[in-house]
Amino acid sequence: MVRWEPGAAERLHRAALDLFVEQGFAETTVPQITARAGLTTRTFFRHFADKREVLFAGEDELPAVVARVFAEAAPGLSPLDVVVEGLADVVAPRFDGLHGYLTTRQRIVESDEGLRERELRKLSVLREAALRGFRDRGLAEVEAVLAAHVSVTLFDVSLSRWLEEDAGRTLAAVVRDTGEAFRSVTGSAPATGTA
Amino acid sequence: MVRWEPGAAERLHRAALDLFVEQGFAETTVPQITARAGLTTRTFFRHFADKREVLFAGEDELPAVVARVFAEAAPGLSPLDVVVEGLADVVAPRFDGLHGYLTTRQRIVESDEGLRERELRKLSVLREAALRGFRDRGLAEVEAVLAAHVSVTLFDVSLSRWLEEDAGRTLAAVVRDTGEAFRSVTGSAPATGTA
DNA sequence: GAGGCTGATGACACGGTGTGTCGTCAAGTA
DNA sequence: TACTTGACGACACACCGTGTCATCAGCCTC
Repeated sequence: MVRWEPGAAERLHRAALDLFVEQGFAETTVPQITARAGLTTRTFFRHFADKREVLFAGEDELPAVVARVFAEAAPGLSPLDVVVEGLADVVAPRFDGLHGYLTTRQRIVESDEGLRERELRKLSVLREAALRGFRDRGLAEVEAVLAAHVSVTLFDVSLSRWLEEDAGRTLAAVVRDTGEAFRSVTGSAPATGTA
Repeated sequence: MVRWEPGAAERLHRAALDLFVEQGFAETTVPQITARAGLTTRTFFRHFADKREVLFAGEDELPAVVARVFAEAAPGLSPLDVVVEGLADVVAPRFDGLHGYLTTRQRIVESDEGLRERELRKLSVLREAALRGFRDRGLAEVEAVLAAHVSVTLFDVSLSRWLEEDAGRTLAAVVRDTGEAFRSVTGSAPATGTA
C-alpha cells in the first residue's frame, strides 16, 4: 500500500489554479490549497518557493531555450534578425499547444500586483540569458544590453498579442508581425535574413 | 507641548535606510526600524504599504513627469526622438543631484530579489504612462506598445550606466549616448531632431 | 530476508508581515 | 466651550514562510 498518493506537486498545482480561478489569488490561502490537495501546508513550500511560484512552475527551462536560440543563430544575422527568427523558430513552438492554459493563467496574473511583479522578474531572467548570448556574439556591452531588452520586449509583446487573439495565428506569426512593427516604429532597416 | 515629534515618515525612511545599509534588507525587521524611529510597528504601515516601499517613496510623481515629456514634445519628432529628447531634457535633470543617494539605493535593491521585482513593477508603471503618450500622438496600438517598451529600456539602461560611472557626465549625456547605441544596434535611421 | 539508507511527508513551533479596530489626545474650527 | 479631525498607540489576529525532528514506504545491499 502506498503511503501517499503520487504526484504531490501536480495535485498542488491543480488545486491552486482551481482556487485562484474560483475565488481569486489573494483570497486563496496556502492551507486551502493543501487541504484540497490532501497535503499539509509545510509540504506546499517544499514544492513551491512561495504562493506565487505556482503560476510560474516549469519556466525554469526557458533560459536554456534562449541559449539554444543563440547557439543556432546564423553568424551573419543582425541582432534584430537573431531575435525575431529565434523567437519564431525555437521559442514560439513551445507555446503553441498552451493557448488555453496560458490565457487563464494570464488572467490570474493580471489580477494581482504581486504576480505581475514576479512575472516581470521572470522576464528579466530571460533578459540576462539573452544578454549573455549577445555578448558571446561579440556585441559591445551597451549594445548587448539594449539588444537583450529588445528581445524580451518582442517576446513579451508578441505573447500578449497572441493571447488576446481568440485563436487562428501561431505565436511565430505574431512574433514576425511584431518584429515588423518594431522595425517600423524605430525606423530600422528591413530584415536581412535568409528570406 | 507636542504629543509626537514631527516628520514620522522621514524618520522612518532614514532609520530604514540606515539599517538596510548596516545589516541588509532581509535581515532588517519592521520593528527594528520603528524602534529606531521612536514609533510603533503599526505606524510604519500607515506610511508605507510594505517594507519594500520605503525604497520607492517619492516615485509616484514620475508618471506625471512622463506625461509632461509628451506634452512638451514637438509634433514632428519620430518616436525615438521623443524619447531621447524627453528623457534628456525633462526627466534626467530631476536626477542630477541624487547620484550619491541613488547609488546606495541601487546597491540595496540589487541585493534582494523582492526589491528587484518591485523596481521592475515601478518601471512598468512608467511604461504605461509612456504608452498613453504614444497613443495620444496617434501611433497604432502595437507601435505605441513597442515605443513605450523602448522608452523604459532607454531610461533604465541609461540610469544604470550613469550610476555605474563615478561622476563626470550628466544623466542627460548618458541618455543621448544610449540613444545612439540603440540606433546602432537596431539599424535605425539617425536622429531627425532639431540638432 | 534482514538490515540500512533515502526521500517524501507529517507534525509542531516560531518569527515576521500586514491588517482591523478601538482608544487617546493635540490642534484646528466655530 | 464644544465639536471635529488626524496621527499615533495598543492589541488582537490571520497568514506567510522556515527550521527541525519524527515517521515510514521503497530500494539497495549483502
